[in-house]
Amino acid sequence: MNTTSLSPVGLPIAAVERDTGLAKDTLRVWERRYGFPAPDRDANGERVYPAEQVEKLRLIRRLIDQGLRPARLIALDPDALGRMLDELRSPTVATDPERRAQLQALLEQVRRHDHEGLRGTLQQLLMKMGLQPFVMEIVALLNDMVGDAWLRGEVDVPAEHLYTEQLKGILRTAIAARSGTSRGRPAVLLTTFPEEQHALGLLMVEAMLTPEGACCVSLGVQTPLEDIRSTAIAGHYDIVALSFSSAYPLRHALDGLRSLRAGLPPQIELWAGGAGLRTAGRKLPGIRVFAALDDIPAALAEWRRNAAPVQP
Amino acid sequence: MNTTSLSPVGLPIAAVERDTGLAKDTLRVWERRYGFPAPDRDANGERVYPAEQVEKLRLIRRLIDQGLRPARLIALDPDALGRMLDELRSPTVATDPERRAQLQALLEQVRRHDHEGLRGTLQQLLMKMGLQPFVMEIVALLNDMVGDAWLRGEVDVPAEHLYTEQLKGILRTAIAARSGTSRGRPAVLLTTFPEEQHALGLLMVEAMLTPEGACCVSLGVQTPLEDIRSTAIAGHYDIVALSFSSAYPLRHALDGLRSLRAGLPPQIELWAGGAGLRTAGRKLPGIRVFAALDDIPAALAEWRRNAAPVQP
DNA sequence: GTTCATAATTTGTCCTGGACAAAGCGTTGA
DNA sequence: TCAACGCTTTGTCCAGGACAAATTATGAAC
Repeated sequence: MNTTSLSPVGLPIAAVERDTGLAKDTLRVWERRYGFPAPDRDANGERVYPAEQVEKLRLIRRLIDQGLRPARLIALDPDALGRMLDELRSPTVATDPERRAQLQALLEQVRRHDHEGLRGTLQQLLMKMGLQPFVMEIVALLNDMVGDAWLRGEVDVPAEHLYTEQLKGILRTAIAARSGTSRGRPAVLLTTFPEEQHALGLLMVEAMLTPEGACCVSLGVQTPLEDIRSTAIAGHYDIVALSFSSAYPLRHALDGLRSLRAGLPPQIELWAGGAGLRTAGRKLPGIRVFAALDDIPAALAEWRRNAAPVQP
Repeated sequence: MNTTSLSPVGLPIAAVERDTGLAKDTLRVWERRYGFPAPDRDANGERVYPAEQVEKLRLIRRLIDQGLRPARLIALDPDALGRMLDELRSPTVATDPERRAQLQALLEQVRRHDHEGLRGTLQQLLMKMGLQPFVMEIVALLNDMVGDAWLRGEVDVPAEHLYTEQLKGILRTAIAARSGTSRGRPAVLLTTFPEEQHALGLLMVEAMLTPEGACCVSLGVQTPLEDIRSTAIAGHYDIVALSFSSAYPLRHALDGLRSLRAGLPPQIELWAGGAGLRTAGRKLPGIRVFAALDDIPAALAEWRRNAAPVQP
């Protein structure tokens, strides 16, 4: 009988790697250097991580993603880590009290696994607001809220999955309904770099672009750099758009973007955005970095203004 | 300047792990034991894998997924491996010549990155055939063909991504259009085990169930076992349906399924299918194993026959 | 006081080579 | 046909060393 999955004694190192995103080597070297984590050992001498330690590792991981460094974090207790995260959290909370209430209600539905209610509410908001405002004012904020709630254990794995799936379904449907047989310009190639797993950001961008008449083609996540390059050139795309989640290492993003920029002909624009590029403002010549989804329509209009005289 | 991604000298071990799905430890131990792979070393003594070796590793990986073992494979040259795959390939090729031609045409569109044509053709076939036949007779076979073609290098990464994305979009839209406000029975919880990445199988199942009036809720991929259990119970689902791709280790699937069966109340049925369960026929008491998508409607009808007298 | 180069530290990933349990395979006996 | 047994194969884990890349601290020059 399988005991690893339905009993709460602890997790082997491979499972911790999966759950926290910290490599096995990193887990071992932290233990060696800092004394944490300090897993139990099974009869065979192999590490068995108690749930609390995995929890703390998750918090630490999140803080590292925010730019902090392990030595400062590893001695702190989970409460202190939690408080730290609260302070660091970007103030993306909605200002409008009505909107706040809507978002809170949605979060509550996520928490309760109320898939029907969630779907209904989202669908309704989408209808009322229109796709673009829906994405900017609901989805973007709700994403952050669910991420936060997940982190502090107020939302469990299935709830988070359910949320993602419902949203993907709704956005995809909405995009499909609006795309028609669009052959418009610009032609935009959407994807992410190889290490990036998060597909929602991509869908949100597509949802911003499609209603404006852009012709979006998404390759989904995890496309090798060289393949992005060759596809963009062979497909005669006007714009390549990349999305980076907050977990994406900034350095990789910058390197990759510069390298890609160098490999693309100048008439193909390179657009990049997402939480992973927060502080990456100016260092990227020839690349348009988006601080928020709101900037997309303006950028599109600008592209059209510039391109119109040249392109038939 | 980043040289790792746009120059073809070779890949570091982490990249090979990502590309082939073989763990770093496995790559090193193969080298130690079998003498293959035999990567070059950079100035720093670190492994640098030439592209051909990565290619061969991919072939080996695929054959291992089919049940073969490394010792038999590792000495063979890529051609021999390719032939082996041909022979092993399940004879899922369409018999009807017209269908064959359609599928070949689709594959050609995938190969050429012809997203518009691909989308159009798929959409058209979907309209003409209806969702369920479309899934059974087109998607299932095309999946295999694209997988095969990818393996032998006839289809590149972006093409495969493009195909997956287009298909996800089309299926999601079709499902959404057919689901309405369905509150029907049975209520089906769809998901995969934690190591499983492939979402298309899940969507195909959903596409088979939804038009029959079942109420499907998908958690997407990679849900921990315990979470599947608790969600199924708390949500009062009638059926839990799991999908396993061919890459999924059979043993894990069997263990997990048995464990889950033991953890679920008997009135919740457990359905499982996908290429990962090929030979798993009878060994699973209390679990319905599907050899093909075609069996789903019948199973559903059977469930309704049995459940009707008991459930209001 | 700001800018920039240089030194010190931190940190993640890689390395080697040993070990072992679980899975697979073949044999034997009922 | 099946179950029980031993032998072989195979993937994953471990320890502890090493090092380069990233970050921070230091100091010199403007």
